[in-house]
Amino acid sequence: MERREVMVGKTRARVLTAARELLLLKDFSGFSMEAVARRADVSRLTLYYQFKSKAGLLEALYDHIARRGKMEQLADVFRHGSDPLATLHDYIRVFANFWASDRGAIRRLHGLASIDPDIGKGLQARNERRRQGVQTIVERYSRVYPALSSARKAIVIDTIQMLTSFETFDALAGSSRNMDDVVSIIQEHVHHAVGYAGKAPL
Amino acid sequence: MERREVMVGKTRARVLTAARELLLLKDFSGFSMEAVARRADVSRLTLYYQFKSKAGLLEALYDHIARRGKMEQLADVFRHGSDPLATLHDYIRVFANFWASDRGAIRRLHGLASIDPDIGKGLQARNERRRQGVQTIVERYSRVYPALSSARKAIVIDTIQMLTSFETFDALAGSSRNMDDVVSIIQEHVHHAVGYAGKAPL
DNA sequence: TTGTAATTATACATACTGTATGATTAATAT
DNA sequence: ATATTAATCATACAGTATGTATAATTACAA
Repeated sequence: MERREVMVGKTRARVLTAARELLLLKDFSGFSMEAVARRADVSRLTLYYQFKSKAGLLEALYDHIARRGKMEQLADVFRHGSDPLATLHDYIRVFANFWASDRGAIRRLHGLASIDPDIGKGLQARNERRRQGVQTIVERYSRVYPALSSARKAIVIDTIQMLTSFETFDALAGSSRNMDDVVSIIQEHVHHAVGYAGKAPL
Repeated sequence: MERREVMVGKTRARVLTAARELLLLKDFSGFSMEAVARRADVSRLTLYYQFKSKAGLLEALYDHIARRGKMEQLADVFRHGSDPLATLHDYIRVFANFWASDRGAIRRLHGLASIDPDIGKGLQARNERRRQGVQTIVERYSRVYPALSSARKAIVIDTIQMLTSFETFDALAGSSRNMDDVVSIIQEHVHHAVGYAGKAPL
């Protein structure tokens, strides 16, 4: 089991690359199992064999994009036991980098997720994991700055979740705004979100 | 030309109601021209006659929802020449009411819009009109509070546009948060957005 | 060498979109 | 009252999509 796995990996990668390219075309109706197969120079049946269904293929594509967008960095953000506010800033930066890494494709995948429950399930799970991350940070934060009342905690978490979402990033990035600016706008607002509930943390 | 227009109006309303109901079903794949026609007790051909295409039907559905969501109120917000900050608050409330008026359907329509350019075009036009509204308010605001530098104006407009978007509302409303709370969270952040660029306006 | 995983070929059932052609019903105009 | 026209419907067709079934083929692995 070696050469074989490599071959399979290459086939899957070729398919996922083709799928991503077709996902970005203006005319999304051009995205079909048949078209992806043709572009990847693979039989349509191979797609079903490897990914089960269209939803399965798109799920795998999201994973693919997450890997390419360096989402592993997220683990490090939590490992370093630094200032919770710094953690929050790093957290925002990691996600902004991810969202920016393949904006068009992610936008389409999110659109599909809100329509097809099969695809939506995977994204929902991701969102819950994201929420857990936010919660962990806020928890640490409220230990250092106890002024954050527990009644406000839920609001703060939801607000940060919203501010670090793809949709927020996408709206702020617009057609040309540079990413560091977007990150600092988001950081500003997250800072405000945790700040207005208690004392100013800086 | 009277009785006839009434009949057509009734037919269209019945179709749009059926379309909205099917749009809300978990399994969105059940949404098809055929299914809508069946549910509205109308021939499939009538749908094409009345709405041209699937995209046309969904466009009309968005209009339908906008009417039901009392979006006409928006005009009044601008007519009253009151304090720009009050205008902003009213503006936020009108949109929150609209987003809340048919959250599930709007979520699906926005999902479809990010996939199908035919549908997306209509929503993009709406967003541009929404942006114009924000711009007008910010313009009025910066006349009263000149501390808002023109360099920041673009950022402020984009931020408000983001904060008043459906996606922001949807994220903050979550599964159960009461709407007045959502509105005041958004107002808080919009206030911060216009405030941090210049002097505090209140 | 034998078994097995991966890919492919062909075919089929089912469903949807959009269009064409023409019939039918009912309101409107003259 | 009759002719006209708008709205609806029936049938049919072309094109394309998904997903599954069956079986053949290729190439790696035990």
